[in-house]
Amino acid sequence: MDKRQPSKTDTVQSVDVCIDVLLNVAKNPDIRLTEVAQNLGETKPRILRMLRTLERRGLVRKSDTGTYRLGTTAIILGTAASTQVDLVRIANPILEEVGQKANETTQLRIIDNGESLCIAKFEPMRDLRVQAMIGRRRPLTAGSYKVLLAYLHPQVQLQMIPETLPRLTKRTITDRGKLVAELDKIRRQGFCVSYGEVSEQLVSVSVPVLAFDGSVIAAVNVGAPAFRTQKSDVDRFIVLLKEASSKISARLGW
Amino acid sequence: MDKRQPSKTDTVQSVDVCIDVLLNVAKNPDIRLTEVAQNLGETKPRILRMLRTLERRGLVRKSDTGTYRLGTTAIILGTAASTQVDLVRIANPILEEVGQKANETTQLRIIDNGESLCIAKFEPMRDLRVQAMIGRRRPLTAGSYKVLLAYLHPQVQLQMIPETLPRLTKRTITDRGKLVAELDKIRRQGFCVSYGEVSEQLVSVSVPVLAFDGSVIAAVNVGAPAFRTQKSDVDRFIVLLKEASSKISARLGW
DNA sequence: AAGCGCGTTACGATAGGCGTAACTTGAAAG
DNA sequence: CTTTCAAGTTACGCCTATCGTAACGCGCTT
Repeated sequence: MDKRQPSKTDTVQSVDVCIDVLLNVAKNPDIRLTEVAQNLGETKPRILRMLRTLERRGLVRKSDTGTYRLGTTAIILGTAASTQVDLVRIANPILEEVGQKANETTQLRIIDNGESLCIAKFEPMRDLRVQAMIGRRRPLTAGSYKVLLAYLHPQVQLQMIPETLPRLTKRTITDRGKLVAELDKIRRQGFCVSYGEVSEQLVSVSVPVLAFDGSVIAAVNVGAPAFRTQKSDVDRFIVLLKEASSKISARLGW
Repeated sequence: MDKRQPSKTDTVQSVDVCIDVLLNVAKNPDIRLTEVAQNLGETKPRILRMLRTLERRGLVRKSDTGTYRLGTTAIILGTAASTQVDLVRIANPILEEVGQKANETTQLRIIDNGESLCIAKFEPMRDLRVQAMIGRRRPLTAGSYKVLLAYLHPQVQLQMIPETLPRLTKRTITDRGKLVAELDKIRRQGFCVSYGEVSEQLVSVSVPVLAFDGSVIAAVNVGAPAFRTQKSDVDRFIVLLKEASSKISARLGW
């Protein structure tokens, strides 16, 4: 068997697998039993039992064609969670405020599992806008999400930076040395602006959200199409985001 | 032990318990290990193992004081779920539209486990408004949510109506005969208006959302303070809700 | 100091639940 | 129309994951 970790018995494996199943269904709507089993490297009977259990509780729903989606109980959990996770609850109205003023898409991102993870967002009402999605992951090394990296202890920082940096566009930084230098600059100026590092033609501005001890717990971000974003806009975004960031820190009680 | 059902082994018990744990944390933010164990009638070690597993995966988060809340993974699941559950995805913008026009709170409710369950909502921007909450349950027999009952087969209907009807306010119907008569009326007129049956001083209007076969899969609802709601407003709400209902049915492909 | 209740650890016993193998069904291929 | 294949499902005996008991450490309260 593949025991990934020393695998102490202080954790329940079948629950672990069931979480894998849930996340798999979340990621692949209308997935079938066999696919889930394959994706997870588990047997079909096992996954069948899991899915049945989840279905009885409304966490997933089986369509009459035999495909699975998340169910209403998952909605309930998620709604409850957004009011229980302080960071998200507090950031949401602030993200909206910044988004309204900038008239562009805003996001709140944290470090999760060596990647940056979107946990809250706002999109303005306008035909062309950057698309954001809660749960979407991006590398920490590309785009303005680098701010999340910039304030870590140098050692941890290096640990978080993979050997080879993923190249998303031709502007993505792929040299470790250059990246570290860039992180230095970010730390000094307190924000990061990136032009087309993640997607061509997009400008992204991020500012760190600080905890009481100066550690970075999240980043607030504005993303906009490059063609309509002047230098002056970027400067405005930075100001807006800095305000937002300190407001969030304050409301968190720091 | 209490094996509620014949309890075949085609379902995984530990997963079932872990769902109980999740829902318990959802309902009681900042709950402690011992409380969860008590609520569920399980032993502490068992629940500890579950919570640890859930925590490692970000479904719950343990504060430094030892209390548990839902975590970021739950948010991700929930967001994904709202886009995967057709009914909710389609209803959301429509609920908002109705809510804007009525300038009052709107809800989408389904039957779940013998109760009515709110699975989507919209609240207008105004100081005084009815508070709605995704996940909140109400009896099927009180308020305008009765529409959910009105179109069921008489047999099933009677089965859903408990012996003694819970009294929420002095206007709540508590006589089974009267209730059945009321349901008849609702079926004939196609909507339900209730005055202060659930909460004093609140008016609630509901219209059923029909499936292709005429069965009711949900109800759309407007809730408003009685003092600012004239007869003419109620009539407007009914029209708005009927439009909304058929729009939802149509978008669901019926 | 003593007592209480919480979270946690250790460990041996047990039944929960796992995988193999076989069956059903329905669709695709020949 | 038969054959083949794969997906979903069921059955069941074995094994180990996981359960509960009991005990421990720790911080508060009395």
